[in-house]
Amino acid sequence: MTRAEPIDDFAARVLDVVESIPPGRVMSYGDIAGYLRRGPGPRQVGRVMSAYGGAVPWWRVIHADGTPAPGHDLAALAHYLAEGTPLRSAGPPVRVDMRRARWPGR
DNA sequence: ATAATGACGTCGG
DNA sequence: TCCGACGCCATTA
Repeated sequence: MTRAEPIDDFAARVLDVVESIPPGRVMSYGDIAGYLRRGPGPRQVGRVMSAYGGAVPWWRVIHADGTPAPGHDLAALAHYLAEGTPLRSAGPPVRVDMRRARWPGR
């Protein structure tokens, strides 16, 4: 067999971390890649989110500069307001205050 | 097999 | 602050 599973191990780990991020907190793609400490890198984390992000709180995964995922910034803002995520700008462009909102993992 | 692409990150201008 | 160039790496053309 060559690919019996719907998602690979790396993807499963990424999704697991994303679900562990508490409301009002966020992690960048690079943070997640670094937190796993193994795996191809931030770019591939983004690939996983693009493919399976719909199953997890994707709005808590954003760019290192605090800007949310492209194309979803508006929907993300609604979640931030509802969760009380610290914002540096309610945009546009929408920007999360990374200094306060970053979740170091655990 | 080579080139282009992408939900990235960092640096220089 | 905004924008472009690079480096990075799996996927797709």
